[in-house]
Amino acid sequence: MPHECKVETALDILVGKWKPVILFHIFQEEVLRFSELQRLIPDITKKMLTTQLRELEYHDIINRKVYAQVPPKVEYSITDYGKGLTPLLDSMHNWGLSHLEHLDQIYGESKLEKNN
Amino acid sequence: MPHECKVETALDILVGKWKPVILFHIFQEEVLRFSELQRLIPDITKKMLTTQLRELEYHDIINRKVYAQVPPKVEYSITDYGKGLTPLLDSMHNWGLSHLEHLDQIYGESKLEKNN
DNA sequence: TGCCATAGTATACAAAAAGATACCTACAGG
DNA sequence: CCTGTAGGTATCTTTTTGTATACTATGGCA
Repeated sequence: MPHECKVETALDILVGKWKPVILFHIFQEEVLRFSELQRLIPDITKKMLTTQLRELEYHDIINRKVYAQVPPKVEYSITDYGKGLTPLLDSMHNWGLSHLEHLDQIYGESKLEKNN
Repeated sequence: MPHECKVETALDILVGKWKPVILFHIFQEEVLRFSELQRLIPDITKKMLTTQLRELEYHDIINRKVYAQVPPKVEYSITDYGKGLTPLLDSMHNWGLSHLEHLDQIYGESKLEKNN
């Protein structure tokens, strides 16, 4: 890939079955605890939630704040740097939305059940 | 995912180990034969190339034109609709590029070898 | 007659990602 | 002293992706 194509880099940090949803919620709520994320995303396992959060943290997209308490309390929030993702996420969301319509046009309504 | 987040839809059509590279080449050359893609992307197997192309075709991003010849000749090109991806791909590329720099800043040069 | 080319399939296999389930810690409340 | 809690790990199995290799059809060419 002729050295200048970094689309994959962007893809890398967004890919992972749960990352978009996780980001969506943290962007929306500003700050969320581990357990709140679990509640908001009922089907995710702790393992998946942990690994996805760690990857986002590694990329400096989210912040992890641990309170020295028992039982533990950990809060996640978007970093200032992470907020720079907003335009990209918006573009992707918008393109995705119109693409669903396009698929609908060319293949018919049958595709709509796919993501509900 | 509260019904309005379609980031994943965009992700879906771009994900697959080879899709970005394939798109990159077809966007650049306008039209490419199967064998030319193979030559441009030496590590891809025929099977992968075929499946990725078929997925892109399903999403109306690329066009597949078969010539009734022997030996076969098949040309791939970006559809008009597919060209609408350009701004998104550009944004992703640009974000990816600056993200690599950011990672470099926070973790040091060691990350650069990752994508060369 | 046998060989080459192109654009694939078919089959088998390996590796990576995701899921299920059990377990851990250490304090607080009863 | 037993139990519950929050935020995880550890381990194992399943599913999804990707890789390797062999095979096919058809016609032109030597």
